[in-house]
Amino acid sequence: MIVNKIVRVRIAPSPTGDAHVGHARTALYDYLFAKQRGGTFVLRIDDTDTARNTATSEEGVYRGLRWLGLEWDEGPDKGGAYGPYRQSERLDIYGHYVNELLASGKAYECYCTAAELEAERQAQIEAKDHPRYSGKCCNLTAEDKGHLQAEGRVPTVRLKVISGIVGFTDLVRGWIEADTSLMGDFIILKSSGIPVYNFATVIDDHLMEMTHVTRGAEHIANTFNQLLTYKALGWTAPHFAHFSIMLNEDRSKMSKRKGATFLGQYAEMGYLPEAMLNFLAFLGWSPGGTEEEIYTLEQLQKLFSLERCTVSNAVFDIKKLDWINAKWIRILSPEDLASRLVPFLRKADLLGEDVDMEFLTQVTRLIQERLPRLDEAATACTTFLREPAVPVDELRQLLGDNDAQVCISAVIDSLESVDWDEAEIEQAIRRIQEQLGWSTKVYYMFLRLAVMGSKVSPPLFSSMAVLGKEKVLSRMQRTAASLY
RNA sequence: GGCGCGUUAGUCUAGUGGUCAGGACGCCGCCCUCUCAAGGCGGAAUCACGGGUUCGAGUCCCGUACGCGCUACCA
Repeated sequence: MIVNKIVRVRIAPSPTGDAHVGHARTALYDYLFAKQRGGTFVLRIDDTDTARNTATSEEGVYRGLRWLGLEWDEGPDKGGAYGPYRQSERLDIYGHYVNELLASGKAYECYCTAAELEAERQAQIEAKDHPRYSGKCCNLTAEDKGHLQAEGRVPTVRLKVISGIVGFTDLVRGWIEADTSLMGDFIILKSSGIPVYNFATVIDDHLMEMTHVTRGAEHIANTFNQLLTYKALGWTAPHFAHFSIMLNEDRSKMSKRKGATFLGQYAEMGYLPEAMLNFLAFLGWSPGGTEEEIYTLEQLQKLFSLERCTVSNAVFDIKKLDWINAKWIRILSPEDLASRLVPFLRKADLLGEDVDMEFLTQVTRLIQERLPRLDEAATACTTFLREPAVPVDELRQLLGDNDAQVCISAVIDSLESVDWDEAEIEQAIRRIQEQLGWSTKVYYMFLRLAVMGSKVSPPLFSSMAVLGKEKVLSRMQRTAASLY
């Protein structure tokens, strides 16, 4: 038991891709747990898979976590008392413990080749036996080893597995155990001299004084190996907690091949980090005792608890994300939202370098409550930022026998003398409708098409107010001209 | 195949032996309304299956099915 220690939790991604939403949720839970206990949140890069990791994806991990606002206290880029924080820079440390296990006879060198191991495994499967390493290199003499080395073989190191039951109390699932006799001695050091993840993680978690190892359920099976390693080293294992796994809509594990799985993709699609965080928090956890679903990181930090984490897999439902995103968009101040819209509008070529933020903010106020994602601002804002084409066909179809010229000149006449203010505009426009006697539906749809160029837009009076008298009148004149 | 973990509506979940099984997303309908949203109101839809235990089971036990994970010199 670890008592009276400052809580230390880590997120240990392998830099083999961009920041994945599954990792993001694990990171969120790790962060929430650490922070709510006044603990330390550590970022460690588990890059022992030299064949797959890349420098750019390490950057991607940083970017993703920071986008969500999950700032770590210690990590490769900011140091700390327990560094280095990249496993590839800790090789000598692992070597030291491998040697210690070798010296005490708890581990041994294995000279089997991959082909030999594979053949052994196949034979076991055919014999309907549980495939596991036979342990045949366990008692090699110095002479044997000499011969094998002369053949050019480079050994791996395996930990001797002692038969019996190993188990642990998972903080979200309760007691979990397994029979190690089914396991076989497993590799802790690859022939390349680089340790296997399962070994390195034990060394690091211990040396970095992690009190809680909280991670995805795909690591449950690894935990047994790690427990054996802790035991061999004479160390006390930390507490473990395993979260549910996130699934695609077809219930397969979220992978890089299906749909959007990287944080960066969601940012590009116009999801707010606040919304993503909020959504992820509820995918595998719930506060209980309340029906409120909108929370900030700070609020989640107070509410979170491992005990209330869900134990069954959760499907990533983008519809729900959309809903939360729309909620968050409406929570933002118009000024804040407007500035977040700028890159999206630039991308759509609706804005240049110089931006009239005051005007953009006014437009934002109008579209804010009908904007599900930031990337849709391009469509929603276009009529305010660019002269729309006159929708002649739609206008004609709508008008029928109504005389557009009469209507437009009446409206223009009236609007010309109006103080450009929403209430004034409304008054003038309503008055013309009474004079003309047009049906409400046709009248307003006609004006909408004439001024906004579309059947869908924010409310007419406020839109006109924001657009300005000059543009409104010229667009109406243009429409009248197009209708001849 | 073996081992592990799981299974409340299409999806996320509440629920810890006695509730009309609650909420949310989505879906459908109505209201509001100058369109679209937002908002309000209402509706359809759930305890995987089979055995136990118990006066009583979504809740406890066993089995089956299904899903997922692991079974690597990946993490």
